[in-house]
Amino acid sequence: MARPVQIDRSKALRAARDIFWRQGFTTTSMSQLLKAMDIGSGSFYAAFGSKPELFAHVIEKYQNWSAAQWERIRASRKGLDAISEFLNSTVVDVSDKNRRKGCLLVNSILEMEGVDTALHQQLVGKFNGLEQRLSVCLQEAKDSGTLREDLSVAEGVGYLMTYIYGLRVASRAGLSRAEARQRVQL
Amino acid sequence: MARPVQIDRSKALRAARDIFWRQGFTTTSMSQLLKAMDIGSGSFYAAFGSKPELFAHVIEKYQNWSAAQWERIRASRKGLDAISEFLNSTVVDVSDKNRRKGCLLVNSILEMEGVDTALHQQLVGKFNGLEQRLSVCLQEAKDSGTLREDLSVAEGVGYLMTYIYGLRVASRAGLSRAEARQRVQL
DNA sequence: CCATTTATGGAATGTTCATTCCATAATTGC
DNA sequence: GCAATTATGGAATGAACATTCCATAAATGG
Repeated sequence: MARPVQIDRSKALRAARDIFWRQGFTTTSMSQLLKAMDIGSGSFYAAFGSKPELFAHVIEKYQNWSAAQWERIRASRKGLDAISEFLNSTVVDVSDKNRRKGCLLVNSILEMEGVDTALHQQLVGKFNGLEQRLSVCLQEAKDSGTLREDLSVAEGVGYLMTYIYGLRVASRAGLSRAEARQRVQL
Repeated sequence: MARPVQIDRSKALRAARDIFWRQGFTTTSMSQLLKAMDIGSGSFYAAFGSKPELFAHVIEKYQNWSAAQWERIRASRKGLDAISEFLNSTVVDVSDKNRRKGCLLVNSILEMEGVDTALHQQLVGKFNGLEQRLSVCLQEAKDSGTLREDLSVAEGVGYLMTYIYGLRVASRAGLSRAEARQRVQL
C-alpha cells in the first residue's frame, strides 16, 4: 500500500557502530554518519530517532553481542579456564581489526563521564554485569582450589576488571595483537 | 608604555586543565573555556593562540608535573619500592578530587586516536617515557632478586603499563579512592 | 493505471561553534 | 595630562552542526 523501507537496518547499525567505535560519539558528525550508513537524513530520523538514540541503540547491540560471547565461553569452560578464554577473546575483540580500536564501551565511558551522566551510568552498569560473571568464575576456582590461596574473590575481581580496562586502553594506544596476547598470558 | 597584561597565566592554565580533564577537548566549547579561565576572547587568542594550541600546552604542563613527581619518588626509592610508591601516587592523582576524574593523558589518548593523529602519537610517546622508567626499576629489582624469578623485565613492564592504564580508566568509571588503594596492594 | 500512502535524500533552518574585529580601557614616557 | 601603545571583552562573522521540511519516488489496492 505504500513505498517499502529500503534501508538495510542491521547493515546501517553495523556501519554506525564502527564509526562511533573509531571516532567516538561527539566527534562523529551527522554528515559522516549518514555517509557511513549510506542513507539520507529523512530515512535516518524516521528509522532511528536522533543521533543520541542511535548511539544508545548501538551500545545496546554491542553489549548483547558481548554477553552472547560470554555465554558461548561459559558453555564449555569453568573457573579460571573460562576467565583465561575470555581474556583471549578480549584481545581479539580489542586489537586492530578494520581500524576499530579499543573497546566501544570503555571509550564511551571515558567520553561520557561528566557529559551525559545518564548514559555514563548505563555504561558503568554494563561493566557491573561483567564483574558479576567474573566473580562467579573466581568463586568456582576458589572452591576447586585452583585460585591462589592468598587472594580473595573480591580482590581478584577488582584486579581482573582493572586489567581488562587496561587492555582495552592499551590497544587504543597502539598495542599490537601479538603484544596483547603476551600480556594475557601472565 | 602600554597597557600591561592582566590575566594570570598560570591560573588560567590550571582552569583550562581542569575543564579539559573533566570534559575532554572536543566537548569543551570555547565559551565554557573562556568562562572557566575567566578571560575574554581577545586576551585568549593573544595569549594562547587557539583552542588546540592551548590544549597542547596544557598536556605539556601536565606531563612535566607528572615527570617531576616521578623524580621526587626516585630520589628516595629504588626497584619495586619506587614502583609501589608510584602506584600509590597514581591512585591519589586519579581518584575523585575536585571532580577531575581519571587521567588527562589516558582520556586524551582515547579521545584523539583516529581524530588528531599527531597529538595522539605525541601522547603515546609520553607513556613510552613512563615505560622506560618502569623498566629501569624492574631491572633494579631483577638485579637485587626482589622480582619474581619467572617474570622478565619486559613482561613486567607490559603488565604494569596495562594495569596503570586500567586504574586510570577505573577511576573514571566510578572507582572510589579506597577501592583504588586496595587494587594497588596486590 | 490511478489514488493513496509512506520512504527517500537533498535543500532549508536555526543554533552553536571557533575565531576575528573593534571600540574602549589602562598603562607609560614625555 | 597628553600621545602612543597594547590589553581587553563583547559584538560580529562565517562555517559546521543536528534536525526538519518537502518535492519526489516507489510501492499497493482498487
